[in-house]
Amino acid sequence: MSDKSFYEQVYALVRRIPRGTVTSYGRVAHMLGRPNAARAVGYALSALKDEHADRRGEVPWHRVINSQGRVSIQNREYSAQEQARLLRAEGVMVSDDLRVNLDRFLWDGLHWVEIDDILREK
DNA sequence: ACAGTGACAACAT
DNA sequence: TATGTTGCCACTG
Repeated sequence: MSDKSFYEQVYALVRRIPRGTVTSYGRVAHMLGRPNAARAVGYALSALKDEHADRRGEVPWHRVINSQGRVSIQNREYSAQEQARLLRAEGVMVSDDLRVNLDRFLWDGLHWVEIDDILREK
């Protein structure tokens, strides 16, 4: 299948999320063929602020929120506001209580053909 | 090998 | 809506 690490797969997929749209950790996990790895997706993205900080600029991590349509960096006020700021900057409406209307901004996602591509090449 | 850790999610109250 | 609980997972000492 793939020799690409889960982190790499997550980053590759997140890079495909169109500007002005959002998706959830669970959807990302599902698209990667791991319907129950939502938590691990969040873990992978959190790594962007330390060991994988070098990739932070190329991965639109702010476009991934929780399944309830809410920016979920609750315990880190700074990051939560930063994420909301980045989203608003590209047209995504984020309420004061950090919520996004998924009916309007949810990304459709990719089809299996494209996913297959992501799981392999760099 | 193994227990601990989170930017999750579904479900019950 | 707002908690709490429980199941899950990749990754880390």
